[in-house]
Amino acid sequence: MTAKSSARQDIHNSEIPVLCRSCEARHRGICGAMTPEQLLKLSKHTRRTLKDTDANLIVAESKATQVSNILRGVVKLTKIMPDGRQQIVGLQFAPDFLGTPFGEYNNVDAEAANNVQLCSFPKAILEEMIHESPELEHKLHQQALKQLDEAREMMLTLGRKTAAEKIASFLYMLAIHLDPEIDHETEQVEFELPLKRADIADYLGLTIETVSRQITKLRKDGVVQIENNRLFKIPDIERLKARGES
Amino acid sequence: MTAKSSARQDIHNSEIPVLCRSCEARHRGICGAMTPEQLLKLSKHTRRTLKDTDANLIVAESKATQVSNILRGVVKLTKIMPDGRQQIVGLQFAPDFLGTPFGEYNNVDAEAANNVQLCSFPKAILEEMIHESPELEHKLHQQALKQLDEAREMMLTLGRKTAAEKIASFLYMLAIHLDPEIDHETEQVEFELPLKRADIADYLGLTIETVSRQITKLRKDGVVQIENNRLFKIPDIERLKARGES
DNA sequence: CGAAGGGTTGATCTCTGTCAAGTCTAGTGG
DNA sequence: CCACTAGACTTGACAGAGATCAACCCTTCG
Repeated sequence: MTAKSSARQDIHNSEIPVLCRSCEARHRGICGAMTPEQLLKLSKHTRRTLKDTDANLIVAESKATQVSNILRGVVKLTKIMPDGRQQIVGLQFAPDFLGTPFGEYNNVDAEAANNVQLCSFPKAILEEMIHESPELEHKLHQQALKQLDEAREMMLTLGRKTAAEKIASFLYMLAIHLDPEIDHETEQVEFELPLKRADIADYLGLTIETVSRQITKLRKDGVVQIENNRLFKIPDIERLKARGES
Repeated sequence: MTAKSSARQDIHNSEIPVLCRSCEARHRGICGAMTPEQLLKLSKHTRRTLKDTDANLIVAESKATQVSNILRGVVKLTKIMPDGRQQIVGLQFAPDFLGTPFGEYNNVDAEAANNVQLCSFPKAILEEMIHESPELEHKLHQQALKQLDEAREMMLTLGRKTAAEKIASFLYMLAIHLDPEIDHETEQVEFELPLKRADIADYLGLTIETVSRQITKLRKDGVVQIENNRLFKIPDIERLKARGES
């Protein structure tokens, strides 16, 4: 189906560009705040791209010209010190918005934690559309507030939790985000770890050795089961949650 | 001058409510995004209050009904774990906005770090006004983004810096925020510490003993001079900055 | 097969937390 | 006016959580 054919019909859903139809960003992301006309306009400037693990998506201090929706995968936002010490300051999951909506320069680096699919478009288009519909700014504002919340929760974790608690609450957070069918609390939760040990260390303010040791401890205590180093099964999610205190 | 008399005139500045005239929140805070009519409307619902050190301003999990501008002083935003471990997740300086603009419940505690003056009003009024003028939401959005930035900078500090670096970058941040005349880099910077040692510890993820020792070290190294435990003089701000790495 | 990347495990060290005692100041009451 | 107390802060001795250093395993890939 082409843009032309969808433009011809005026029935509710069909004005929406083909590519956007089944896109998560339209349901839970910022595109939900756009009119069909805006989506159509936007879709003329979007480009879908695939990025491999550790690919650079945004470079801090660079001029911010492109913004994106994350369609698949996990993106790490990082800060780095002159001597190389690194801290992951945010993890973003599909269908989050990725970019610096206002402000000229990016203030964090962003790279793909695993394989990532993006839907990118020029920042100028976004700003134009915000001007037209305040609802879009509201959506971005909401996401900023959510991220602020997460950042503050993370500050508690970084400042006050033990290594064991950090790992447990991190895995709990991942389980909530990544297991698609986690409504029925009773059932076993399972997910594939999108980060390598070094990333987890950079996220939790630890070393890879400490991360490894604490995960081993959780495994030996039966709180998690691990296959292939990356597939995590959690028989009792509440037990994992309890290990993270808070 | 009464509201009546100010309503009569239509010359530029005089429509602005008396109380707001010299208020910082109008210049650097969110009130700058309001029309004189909005200010007038808002001023009918505002209440100025003074709060002593450690007074509770916002209780987490409580329903958010009031929001405020901070007119004077410093506010700590804190998170606390069931066992009492505490982390300050944000410091807010006049004329910052304080409150949960959307979302029904507060998700942090807020208390006065020193003596604080607030200008408070019902959240409902704010929401009404946001509805009328998108510019106001933009202002709130901007502040959220700024706080997100600060939170992420703080995550790097908490996760990766040593105690010595934490203290130095904290003092540097305070100097930037609190010394009114810090344009001429060459001159001596000086400020009164708004936090007690216990607060600094809760902010930096340390203990009061470590905080004390590191401050003593900075004093012995001549990086800072201290009078009365609270008045800090910094002969060479760049030297302090360098101690915080980053 | 060899090399490289990711992960684990052990031995040791060190930074920061813990425990404890002591100083200094401001405020209170006799 | 001075002793007494409480809170904020400092300092010292010691201990422990997590970092560092080093060796090793496992899988993948050319």
